[in-house]
Formats: sequence, structure tokens, C-alpha cells
Amino acid sequence: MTIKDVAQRSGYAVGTVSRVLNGHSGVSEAAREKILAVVEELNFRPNSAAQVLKQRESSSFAIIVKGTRNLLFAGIVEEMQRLIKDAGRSVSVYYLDEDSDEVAAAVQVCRERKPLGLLFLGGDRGNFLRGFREVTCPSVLVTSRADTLGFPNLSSVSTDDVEGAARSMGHLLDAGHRRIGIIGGDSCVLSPVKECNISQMRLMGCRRAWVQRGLELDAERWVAVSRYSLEGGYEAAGELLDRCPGMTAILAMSDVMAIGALRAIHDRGLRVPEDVSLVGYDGIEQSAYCVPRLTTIRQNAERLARRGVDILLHQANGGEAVHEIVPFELVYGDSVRSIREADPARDEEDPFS
Amino acid sequence: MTIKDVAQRSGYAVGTVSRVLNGHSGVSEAAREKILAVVEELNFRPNSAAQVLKQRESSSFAIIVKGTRNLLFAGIVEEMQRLIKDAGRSVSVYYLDEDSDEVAAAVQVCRERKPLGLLFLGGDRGNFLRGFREVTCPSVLVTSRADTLGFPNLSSVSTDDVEGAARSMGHLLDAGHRRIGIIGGDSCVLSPVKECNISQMRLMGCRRAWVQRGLELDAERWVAVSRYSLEGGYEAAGELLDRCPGMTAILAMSDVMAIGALRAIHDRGLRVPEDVSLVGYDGIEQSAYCVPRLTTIRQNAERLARRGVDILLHQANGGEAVHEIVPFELVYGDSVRSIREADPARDEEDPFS
DNA sequence: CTGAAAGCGCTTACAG
DNA sequence: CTGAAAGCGCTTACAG
Repeated sequence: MTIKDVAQRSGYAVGTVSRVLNGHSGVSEAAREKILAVVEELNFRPNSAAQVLKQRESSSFAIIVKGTRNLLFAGIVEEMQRLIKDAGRSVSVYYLDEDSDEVAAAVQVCRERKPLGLLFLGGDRGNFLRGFREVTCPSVLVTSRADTLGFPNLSSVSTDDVEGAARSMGHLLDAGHRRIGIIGGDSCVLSPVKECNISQMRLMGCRRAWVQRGLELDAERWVAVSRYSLEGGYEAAGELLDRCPGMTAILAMSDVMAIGALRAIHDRGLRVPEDVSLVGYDGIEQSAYCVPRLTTIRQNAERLARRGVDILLHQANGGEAVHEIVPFELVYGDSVRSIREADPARDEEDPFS
Repeated sequence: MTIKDVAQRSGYAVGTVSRVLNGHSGVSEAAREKILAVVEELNFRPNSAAQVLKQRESSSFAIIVKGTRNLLFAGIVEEMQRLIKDAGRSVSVYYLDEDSDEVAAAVQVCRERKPLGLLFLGGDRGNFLRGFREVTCPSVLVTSRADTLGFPNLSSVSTDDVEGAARSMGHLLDAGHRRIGIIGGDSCVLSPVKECNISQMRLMGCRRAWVQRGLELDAERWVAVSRYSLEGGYEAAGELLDRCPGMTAILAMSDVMAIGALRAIHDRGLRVPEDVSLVGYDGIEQSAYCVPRLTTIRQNAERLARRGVDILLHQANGGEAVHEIVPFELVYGDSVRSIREADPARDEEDPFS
């Protein structure tokens, strides 16, 4: 069933049907009513492939989500969809694998659907450098920085990863911990090349917290690399527990990893926070439901979403790209214990105090 | 950039370019090489809207996922994508809100993309009854039953919800529990009308477990209704703990709800399983990472995915619709305690023993 | 093996 | 206010 059927049955031409369907003015009330009645009767829906093909510019935005299972992103996407709809615009969401090229996908979306603007949830610096110049519509990268990328149509809204990690690590240090394992993402190394990926930034933050207190972080020894997954966190925590006897705390670079680590700690017969303290990162909903509740760096999902959408609309109206940092918050759960005071009960068993 | 540019630059006609792009036979090696070189050079990608519009039947399958945040579905989808790709076919995945009409979406997908077949992850009986007759391609509903729907092109693969819940409840009963709260989804009532939604089936299973042991379940008193979410589970558990003093166990109709309940129990200063036993449902990855590990009914995601895809391929080859039940498994975590033996420590505080 | 042409279902100037 | 027609970027019979 096509617009032709509607035209035939209503007695009007396809052009008129199209105008009614798109709410254009300059159609008689009689035509509108008749055509809408037929549309209803036939339960007609326009073929969106044909619409897309024809339209030179769509009136909707697109969100490109890198990682179907990323719970932080899931929350932000929902909020963004709401905000864009509230602004009277429409959105489509494209979900990609963790490791597919989001910029290549964006290029394709732009060519085919000519969206008003693009919102990236998560992004790999390399992909942007390689392919983003082909993206011509206003875009905002959310949760990662894009200021050093230098594209005039690419804004960014993100949390300061270095500061966030520094705060998190600082919290552990101030609680008296020194034997602190770190569970980081891959390429989580303090390399001289500035790759600026999230894991690396957070590791820099960790080091900064040590340096600020006149201490030095031995990353070589204390970092375990992992995927951003439950299993990854579990494995990495196990590795740290094996490799670093006497470890009193673990900093995980995501809540999901932390939840994996929590389980690993328990499986060794240890408790959180009595034996090992634990901090996460992201502040996803789950973190507040853990037992014990996770201490974590909460990224402000609502605000990331809101600013992302605001900036995109601003750019779509001709505004310049901006790069914004949204404040984070250290959420105090029950997963960190202070070991600054002597703890006699502990001392008996603990060979390191 | 379009196929025309490629044609021009390569010196061949668009038809020939199209044939090369689609790997059709009957093209000279010279033409193929030249054209592919130009495609590479221009980084050309065909416009999929135009392809879709033109093709009378696409060669790919579609998966319609109801609920972006459903972790059970997320696992099944990934597996299905893998299986379909391994079978040399392509897939697109459409993610829908929890409460949007998946059948209406499917009708639209069929009209526009004419997929070889459709896989539904989750589905509402009402939506199928109302709209599925417009879907003409082979389809499989996964995780819900479709045998009583009577559509000749709709198969189903699911877990026996009644048996699963009966097993779960039976486990609690056999452990000596009688004061068992139930956290169920909405419309979780033992109505005379057979709605066959998941919550209702599982509640029937709960009752069956009681009846099989010569007991009677007072659903009115022991059921709390909730959304399938962490927060829902948290609230419902709180409600049960308030309403039912002396409750020794909670059966949640999903792991996510159970994780919410776990937190609610702890927030009252109670422990799982010492004070309250807890069972979940679904067997999502998270359930194995809880502290304590959740006892749950594990739906066999791999097998649901595999059989779903197998059956769809079978139907796409002209086979008839089938309705299959895939076995579940009771996973023993650490969240259930047996109270069959007298427990002196407990008796002192427990007014009900 | 290759090209010219029709047509998928729409939208949108252009006339009237 | 309405219709006839061009054309979006492809694919696919149909000739040659």
C-alpha cells in the first residue's frame, strides 16, 4: 500500500496527499479531512525509505551510541531522547558494538539521512581523527573530550576524567590506604604519547592524587588491565589479589568492573570494606544497589544529557562549537573503610601495618 | 556522492557498477577491478535508503527488541546476531521502548524492508492479537509463548514460566519457608481471564508449587506488584517487609527486581539469607555477581537464541511454525537458607517459629 | 559482458 | 487550493 492508493481512494492527487501527511499549509479542509479518513481506513504509513531518499534535509537528530550494554550511556540516551522530543524535534538512535567505528557509522548516517545534528555517546579519538572531517553536520561528543580534536562542528560535554580519578584515588589515600590496586581499561598505561583515552586519563588522575600528597604511584605494579565488564573486573581483581598481597583497596575505573571486583574479593573469603576497600566510577544506578553500596564517582548523566542537547541545538542554530566540562560527584557508599587509626583487630592478622 | 559518480569516473554505466557492488556474476574482471578501485578511491558506500526502496525482498533478517535495558534480551540478541552472521546472512536490530508496540513496529519494518524473517525479543500478547495478521514474513517470538495465538507464520521459543516459577517457589517451600513474599510485574493477579502475560504465568507457577505440597497460597496478602526494575524491586520488597512481618523469604520474578529487593532488605538491617531468603528469575550475568550470589531460575539464553534462529531459518525455507519450550535451570546461589531444622539462635527472636 | 531505461514511493518546485 | 511531473539513488529486467 502506497501513497498512490490513498490518492486513488480519496480522489486527490499524490501531491495533495503528501502535503496533508506532512502537515503543509495550503490544503483545503475538505481535502485534509477526506485524505486523513482514507489514511485511517487503510492504516497507511508512509514508506520511510522513500521519504529519506527524497528529503534533502531531515528534520530529526541522531544519537550514535557506542556500546549496547553501557549502562551509563543507556541512562543518558533516555534522557536525551526525552529532551529532544520536549523541544519538539524528533530523534533516531543508532546502537553500535563497543568496538565498531562510530565515526564511519556517522558518516553513513549523514549521507543518507542528513540529520539536523549528531550526538555521540562515547567515541574513540582515533576514529574521530581519521574520519570526522567527512561529517558536516553539527555534532556533540558526550562523555569524552573533543577540544583537542579541532573540528569546528564538533562540541563536547564530558566529565573531567583526570579530576574524577584523582578525587577517587584521593579519597582512598586520605582514608589511609597506600596498597591500592587499580583496575583500568586497556591501553591503560602512563605512556608519553597523549592518547587521551578514558583509561589513560583516569590513570593520570590516579597518579596526580599520589603526587599531590608527595607520594609516587607504582603503576607497573598496581595496575591490572581489564575490559569494561563484570567478568573483566572479576578477573583483574583476582589478578591483583594474587599479585599484591597486603592490598587494602581497589580503585576500579567503572562501576561494572567494581561489581565484578566485589565478587572476586568475596570469593577469596575477604570482605568489603573490612578487608579491602573498593571504589567504582560512573555512578550507574546499580552502584547504589550493591551490598555494600559502592563508593563511586558519579557522572552527572542528566546534566551531560541536557548540556549535550542544548549545545547541539545551539550549534544547529549556527552557534559555534564549545567544549564543556560537567561536574562530577563523589558518592559515599559503604565500600570504603578508613584505616588511618590503628585497628587492633586488624593488626593481628595484617603483616603490613 | 552516488553510484553515478562511480560510473562516470570508472567509465562504466551505473548498472555495471551496481552489479559489481552486489557481487553479481556476468561482469568482466577488468570492469570489476576498475570499478572497485574507484569505489575505494572515492570511499563510496551505496545509499541504503535507495537500496531498500528498490529491493523487493531484502536478504537480511530483523530482530525487534522490546526494552533497551533488558539484560536478558541483551545477551540473547548478541548471540542471535552472531548465529545469523555465522549462517552467512545479515541482520538489523531494532530497539524499542519497553512500552511501545512491537507489532506495529514490525509491520512497518516488513512493509519497508521486507526482511527474510523476524525475531521478536519479548512481546505483548495483546499487540500480537491486534496487529500480527499484517505481518506476513516468517517470525519467531522468543521468551514468550505464541502457541495459543494461532498465526501460521509465528513460531515461539520460550521457557516454561509456570514451571520455572513453580520450581523456584518449590525450592523455597522445601527449604521450610511458608511466609514468602512475591514480587511480580503488573497485572500479576490470578484472574480467571487467561491473559498469559509473563507475570501471570509465573504467579500460576507459584501457586502450583503450593498446591502440589497440599498448601494454599494467599496471593492477596503476599504479592507486591512492581515494575521490572531495580527501583521497582526495592519498593516492592519494602512494601512486603512492612506489610508482612515474619516474612522469611522473597521470590522476585526477575533478577533485576531481586537485586533491588536485596538492597531493601539490607536497608532494614536484615541480611540475606540469614534473615530473609531471596530468589530471582532469569539468570542474567549480574545475578552471579551479587553478594550473596543470587539463587535464580536461569533461562538458557544461548539455547533460546540458537533455537530461535534455527526455527526462523527453517520457516524461511518453507517450514511450518513450531512452538518450543527450552529447559531452564535452578541456579543455586547463596541467597536461600534452609529453615527446616530448628534454629535455636533464630528462635529466640522469631515470634513465628 | 554492458548499456539504456523503467521504476521503487515518496517530496516539491512549477503551473494553473 | 490542486495536479502533473521531475527526481532522490539505487536495482533489474530487457536489449544488444
